[in-house]
Amino acid sequence: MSGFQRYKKILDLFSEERSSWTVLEISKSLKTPSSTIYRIVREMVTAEFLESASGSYFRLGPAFIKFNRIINFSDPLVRAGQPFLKKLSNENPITSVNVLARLYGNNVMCVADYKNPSFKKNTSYQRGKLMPLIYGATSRAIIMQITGKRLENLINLENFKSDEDKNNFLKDLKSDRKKGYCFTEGQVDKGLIGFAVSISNKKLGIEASLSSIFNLDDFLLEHEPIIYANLTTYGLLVEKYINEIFEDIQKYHHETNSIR
Amino acid sequence: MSGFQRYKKILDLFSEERSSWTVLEISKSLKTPSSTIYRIVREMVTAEFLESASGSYFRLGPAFIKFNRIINFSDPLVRAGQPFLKKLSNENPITSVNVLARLYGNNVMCVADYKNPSFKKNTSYQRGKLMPLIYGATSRAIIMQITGKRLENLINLENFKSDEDKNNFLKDLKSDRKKGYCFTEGQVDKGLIGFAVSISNKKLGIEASLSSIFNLDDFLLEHEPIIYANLTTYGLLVEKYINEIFEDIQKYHHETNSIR
DNA sequence: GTAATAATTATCATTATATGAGAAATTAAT
DNA sequence: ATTAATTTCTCATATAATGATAATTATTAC
Repeated sequence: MSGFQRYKKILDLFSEERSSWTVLEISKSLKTPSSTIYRIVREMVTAEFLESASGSYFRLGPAFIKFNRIINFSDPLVRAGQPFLKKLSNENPITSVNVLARLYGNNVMCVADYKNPSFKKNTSYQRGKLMPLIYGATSRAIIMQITGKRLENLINLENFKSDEDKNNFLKDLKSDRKKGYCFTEGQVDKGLIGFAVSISNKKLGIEASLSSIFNLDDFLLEHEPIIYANLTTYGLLVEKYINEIFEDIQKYHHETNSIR
Repeated sequence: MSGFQRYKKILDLFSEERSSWTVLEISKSLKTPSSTIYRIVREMVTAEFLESASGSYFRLGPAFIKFNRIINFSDPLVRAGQPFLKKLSNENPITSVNVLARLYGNNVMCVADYKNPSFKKNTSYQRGKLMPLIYGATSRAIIMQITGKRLENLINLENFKSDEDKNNFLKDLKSDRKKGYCFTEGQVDKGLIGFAVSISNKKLGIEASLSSIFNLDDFLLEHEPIIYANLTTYGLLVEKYINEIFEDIQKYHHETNSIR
């Protein structure tokens, strides 16, 4: 056991079912002397990745809350896009859920959502939730902007039923990329359909999407052009605002660099 | 730079203002050769504590989302207490916010809340939020169950205006501990008052509180006995359910241990 | 309050790992 | 296809982790 693994192995013991461990329990579980575990645990407590609770138990520390907050709030995408979600919702011809999502690890993470109050069904898209990479328009509009080696690596981690499935997926991806938007039906939640456009900013490392989700029952073909027009308009608007935020950040970097 | 610090120093570069870094930037910032940083970053990417974004940038990884979820949902306190918050709210004589909170690091974290729809003011208590340790009934009912060295360590991290303040706080803590409940006025949010009882389970490392928060303007002295009766009743009920959950967990451990 | 027990920290010789300079390979950009 | 940027690899050396045991400190029981 070496390097970061040494710490990771301990953290990986903690789960929803078992959220506190004593040093002795860890020691037994990892088959490592307790003096070693004591030393490592102490380090991690100092760093706030673990914390001691009563009864000589330890649990996950506040660092995770802190970094999770940074992930959730640092996103320029949230700052830029959040204000538009409600507007988009109001301009859609039928009741909708509107979602900003981004690539995270091997998944897609919803970073902001606005659900029209009259939308009754539950959807899988809630802030902070991780979604599958290859299902749903929200995800497709994100992954269709990834190319080359990175796309290959991401796709290889997914379990396609067959090679044919995989090739079809890649083909669809290509054509949607050309169109500039995408549509899926019931891939994530039954009875729901999704429309999405890509949102990106290379310098900020943003690979994201803006999407509107509707009840299939409410949907009529005549709605389609309005839906796409709305998504496209607001998508561009969000990208514009992201760019402004980027320039703010640049300025900030300049200032802090010159202070050094 | 050694041990966990090596990794922590890199993570600490990431903030809301600056959420992505290249290896070269990290290397410069930490005055460490880039070959070393590349090696460390790669390790952390493998562990999902960092992830690569486009343009050779890296950002905080999905591990933080995962562990944050574990922290938020693993808590037997949430499972046991959540269902009672609404009931408690309905039985209170005046409109209220009802909160389950627990000790986390040097702070108190709200882990569940139910706000009566007719409660208009905003309160500081929302799920996931960290609160000050020495202000408000919610926090007091938690810290008043801590004793000995641990209490000392926690208190020493707080900034009291004077030694007198500190001693008064400790005295109040002692008397509230005897009473079994506590009351504060306007310590966290102006115009609000809080009542709280302790909730604990040693084996699960739970040091928590159940509290009801009211508008000072709504409050009459005659409400007090009902409020305390409600809190006490539901507090005991929550502890009972926590215990049942604990026994479930025990059973689960037995099963998984015998499988090994 | 004190004795007994449990938890945690310290010590240190040994073993294992991290470091960093530079070369080599891979990937992205023009 | 060529160039530039990013990332990985190699290896001798420096540094840090390990774990058995002893010492200390906290907690519990009486």
